[in-house]
Amino acid sequence: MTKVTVLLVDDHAVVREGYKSYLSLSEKIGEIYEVDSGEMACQQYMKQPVDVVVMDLSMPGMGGLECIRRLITREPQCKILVFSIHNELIYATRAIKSGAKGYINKSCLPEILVMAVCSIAQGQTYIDPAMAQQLAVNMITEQDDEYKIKQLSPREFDVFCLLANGNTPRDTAEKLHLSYKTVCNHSTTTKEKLEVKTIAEFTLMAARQGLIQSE
Amino acid sequence: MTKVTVLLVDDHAVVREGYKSYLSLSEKIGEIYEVDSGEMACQQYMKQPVDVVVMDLSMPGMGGLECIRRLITREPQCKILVFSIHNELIYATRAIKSGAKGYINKSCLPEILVMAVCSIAQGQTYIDPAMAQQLAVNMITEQDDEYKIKQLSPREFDVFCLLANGNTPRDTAEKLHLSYKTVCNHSTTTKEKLEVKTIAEFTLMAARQGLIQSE
DNA sequence: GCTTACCCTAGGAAATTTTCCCGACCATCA
DNA sequence: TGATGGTCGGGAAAATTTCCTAGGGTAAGC
Repeated sequence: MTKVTVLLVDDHAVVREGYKSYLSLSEKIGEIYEVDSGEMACQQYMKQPVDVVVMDLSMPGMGGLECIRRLITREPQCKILVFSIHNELIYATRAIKSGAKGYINKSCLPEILVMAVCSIAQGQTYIDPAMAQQLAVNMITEQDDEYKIKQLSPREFDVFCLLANGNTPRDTAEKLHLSYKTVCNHSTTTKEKLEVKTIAEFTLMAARQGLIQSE
Repeated sequence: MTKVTVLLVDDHAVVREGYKSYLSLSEKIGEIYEVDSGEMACQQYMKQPVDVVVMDLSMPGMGGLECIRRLITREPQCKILVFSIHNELIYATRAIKSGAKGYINKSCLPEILVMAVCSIAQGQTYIDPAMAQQLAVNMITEQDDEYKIKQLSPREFDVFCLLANGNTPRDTAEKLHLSYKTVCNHSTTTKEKLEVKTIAEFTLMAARQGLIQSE
């Protein structure tokens, strides 16, 4: 059996250094390449495909999620293991939806990292067990939010975004060149579709879906 | 000149591994201790004080900020360098307010880490230069938010939190065992104090200050 | 070409919420 | 013992929001 080749993608050199220490503990791991951005990851993978791409999510530039999507689109056989500091479900959910084959937390033991890499190299998947369980539960509401927002008409969505970002209905009407009453009506139908009672809940949902402008 | 002793605090072993590789590049660095939590950091420092504590912010349990506060309270001469993956200002702001002597990003070069550690060991401070500049600007509005929220009376704060988390005024009144009118009145005075017009803005401010429950 | 459906728009009336002003109670503090 | 500030709520007025209605546009299907 040939050794597993790996491409490390993380913008923090210090962290890549740690990865390498871990991976080099196993004789199953072969050549290790490394890059510091999503853009470089795509280029490097084209030039020199590897068995498993080990990737951090939060990177400047295109970011981990976008990078996963691009890699998967261009190279569908590409196997990506996300190695993230976040144990919030939202990150795992998005990574997997984007096409990652595995998700583990940086607090894992060296053996886990090696095992996950090897599993994925063989075409299996590996999700942090504790997270997998939570995922099953929260996936429902998460997808639910996303699904509900997709049910909004374009205009309702406009109104939703502006209200969620703290605009008054009057400001919103002005910005969209609408009557104040129209905004109120859209707001009402939007509340129904999203099954919420307050505009503060618009903000909460929008925040979870990354629709908040500032900060 | 004696070598600088260091205590590494990070819940991710893989990252500590990276720190050590970096620090061991310099002959100025002496003994390196490591722990994986804020709780352990306090204990370890009491037992064996070091010149510089290098700390991650996001850790389970008490977390980095709380750990900084405790260390500084008990051992005012303690010098802490925050080594964080976040380059958002809010983290640096909080760390410094809590008593950290330095803040650098994990994407820095090995030399920068070593330099920061050595500077701080000598009683100086070291803030990532790009961040220091931004800090000066954004400190104003950031502090402003925090300052404004502190102006709220206890009851106003209760109302603020519940409304920000998506409760209707009626629900809020029920949960706090208050009259609906009282909640409205608190809401109004709170809007004045926070200088906002909508409850969605409560949510935005609360989110920035980490006062949102769910997710 | 007609029906159906859905969206966008907005007005009027009614319901509801929110503001504003008020008074009362209670604690703290000078 | 006043003064201050927080808490709590009522009443009236203002504002917002809902609900209903309705015209116009567009797209799909028969």
